Amino acid sequence: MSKRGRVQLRRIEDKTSRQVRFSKRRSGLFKKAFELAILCDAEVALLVFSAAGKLYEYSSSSSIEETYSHYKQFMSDGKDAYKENTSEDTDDIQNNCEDSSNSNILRDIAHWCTSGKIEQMDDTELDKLEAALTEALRRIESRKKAQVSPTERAIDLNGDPALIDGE
Amino acid sequence: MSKRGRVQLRRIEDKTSRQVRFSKRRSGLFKKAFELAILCDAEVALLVFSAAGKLYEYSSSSSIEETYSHYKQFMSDGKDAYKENTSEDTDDIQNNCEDSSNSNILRDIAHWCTSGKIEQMDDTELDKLEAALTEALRRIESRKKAQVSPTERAIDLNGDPALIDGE
DNA sequence: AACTATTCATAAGG
DNA sequence: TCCTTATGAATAGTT
Repeated sequence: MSKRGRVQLRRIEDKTSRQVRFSKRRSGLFKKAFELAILCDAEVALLVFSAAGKLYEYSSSSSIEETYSHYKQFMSDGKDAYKENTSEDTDDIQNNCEDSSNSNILRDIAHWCTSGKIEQMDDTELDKLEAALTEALRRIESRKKAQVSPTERAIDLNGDPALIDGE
Repeated sequence: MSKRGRVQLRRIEDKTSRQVRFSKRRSGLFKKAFELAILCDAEVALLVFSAAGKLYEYSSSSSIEETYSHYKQFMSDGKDAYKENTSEDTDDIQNNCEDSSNSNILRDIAHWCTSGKIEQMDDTELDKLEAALTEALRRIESRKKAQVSPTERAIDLNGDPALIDGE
């Protein structure tokens, strides 16, 4: 009876263990994907290749191809692919990034940040990114603060990181 | 204090409940997908559209497109899903694009955030950007937290651990 | 493959 | 939306 449950997030070196865990976790993953599609009325497509190259797939719609087409179209429409942030999910469908050149970088940032790439970065890059994002948020907060009330506006255009309160 | 946990597998009718469960389960699903990719050295691609049409994605390789290509090729080779492919290591293309694309987006974010563009955005875009950046930071924090195992920390630190969590 | 001890995910509720 | 907690699920290690 030793340590059960807890696991290091690192490639399992022992081939047999890896295969066994792959089977178990793959089952769990596909089950969860199925449940999400049913319970929440979502469109889900899942592709998994084992380390040995075996393919497993699930699609809640008629096919993987269909969901992939949906994805491609979504991307080419220039819609954002980041998480819900405002009250209704529905709100965000409408606002496309229309105007300035800001829209492209905005979309790229949003898309990149939610595509699993953060999880693939090394520690050095991660630190740099964190610093960049923190700086950007500080600027945003400064700007917002500056326009909140006319009487308080001159306070701080330069510093005060402030907080990121949600609502 | 009613029954917790237990759930029936059918579409949740209440819209608010459905959204809340979607958020939670989506987080869990993406986390599991990520863990499977890391632990078992699998190639995973996951696409999810919410009922409202919002897109969420994860791919363990450099892109969804790459895994989809892999899938198409697999299919056109006449292999059925679930069929074994004896070669042990299927990953190949995946590592070259990654570093460069990470560097590029990092550079773009850093440059853009400090070039006065934030001051030119309208309020709507500003809100969206803030949400995206906050989400990205949250992911970074999740990843950092996940790297340190509270009870046993000797083994890993190999670059990739984390979760896909979001909210 | 089946069995538990553990950890994890998450439904409700605040 | 964010937190907390009770409970069901998932699963790592063993047999």
